[in-house]
Amino acid sequence: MATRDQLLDGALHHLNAHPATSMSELAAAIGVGRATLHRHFATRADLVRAIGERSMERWETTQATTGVREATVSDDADVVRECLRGMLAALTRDAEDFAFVLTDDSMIEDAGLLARMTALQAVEVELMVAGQRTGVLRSDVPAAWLSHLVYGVMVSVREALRAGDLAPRTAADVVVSTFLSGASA
Amino acid sequence: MATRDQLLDGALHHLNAHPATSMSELAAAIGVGRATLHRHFATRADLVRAIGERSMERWETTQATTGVREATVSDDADVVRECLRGMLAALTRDAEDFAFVLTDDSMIEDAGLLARMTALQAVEVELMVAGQRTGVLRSDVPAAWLSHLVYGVMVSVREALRAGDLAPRTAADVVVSTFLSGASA
DNA sequence: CCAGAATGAGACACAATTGTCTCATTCGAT
DNA sequence: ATCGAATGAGACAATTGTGTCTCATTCTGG
Repeated sequence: MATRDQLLDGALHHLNAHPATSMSELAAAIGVGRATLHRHFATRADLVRAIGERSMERWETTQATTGVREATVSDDADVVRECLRGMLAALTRDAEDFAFVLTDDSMIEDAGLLARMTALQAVEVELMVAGQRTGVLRSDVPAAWLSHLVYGVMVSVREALRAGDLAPRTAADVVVSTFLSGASA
Repeated sequence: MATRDQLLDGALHHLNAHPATSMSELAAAIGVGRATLHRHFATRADLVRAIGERSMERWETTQATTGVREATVSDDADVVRECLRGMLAALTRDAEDFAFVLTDDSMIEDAGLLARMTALQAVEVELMVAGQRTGVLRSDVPAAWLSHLVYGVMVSVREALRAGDLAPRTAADVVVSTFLSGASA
């Protein structure tokens, strides 16, 4: 018997690779019958919205538990740096969620989800601004670009984990280091 | 009268934001009638394949003109560094193409396109290996991770350009610098 | 073991999309 | 201006996917 969370996990995983897949294929990939999937989620849109809401909640939790709002108004470089590290590590663990809400275009069709996402993104940009202000992050590129870069790096994580090119146990460290220091030696 | 390339450009742009869109909406977004779109491309799959083939060709051209194959067997750090810079700059200009072929899951359903993409990716990983061997790139992360990172950064470019957070004229410089040096000050 | 809940398979109605085609209009070249 | 090519709008058939429901089977907890 599949729990709701197991259904959402399976759907998230499959939709990240096959965004336009049918409910039949999705159910098969999760390992349940299509009727079962429909019993938990009345429509395809309901399922996608449920995934989005759960992922958005994880993103909100990440921002709350890593002290992002506090860091945005801090002038202490160490506070900002630790917050960045913590946030990137947490997002790495939730890479599938983060990448999903930022790549699935039905997110922007739900006013509630769109508002939440817009707010989360705005806070993230503010954190980049704080990083630039405190000298933690480079100031020669737009702060908004750095926020997009977080997204791009999380998409890279999702793909690398899927391909087995990153070990889940060390992923966070690799990602934080790569984001901050780049690819050069 | 729309040329074939104009149709492909318009479709690529719209599909990058709305991967599951209908042919009706796609035609409207491009600014042509659906019948016209069908006259140029018999089926939706044909259209997507045509986009994929054109984008794959651009990727192949990028690898050829930036000396990627030569750099993979070079022991000269300067050769490798210049090749990396050139390739990243070229991919930045083609960010929409690059991001498309690596996010649209129908690409892996065409044996020819899949083979081309696999080969291109393998060469890219070899370039990362050459970067590590010559001391241009860091060796404490998997070479394959660095290749995924290129992809992720290109997805960031696509989004930042779409959002107006990066100027097309300076994008290449920002991207090369961000990839190599990271986000820290 | 038993009973109720949950499930998967299958069937069916409905909706959306795709593919096909016609025709009046527009476009582009001469 | 003329003519052939190209186009968009609209209609229709076919296909695919979605939503709904039934029923036999399986699962779970007491």
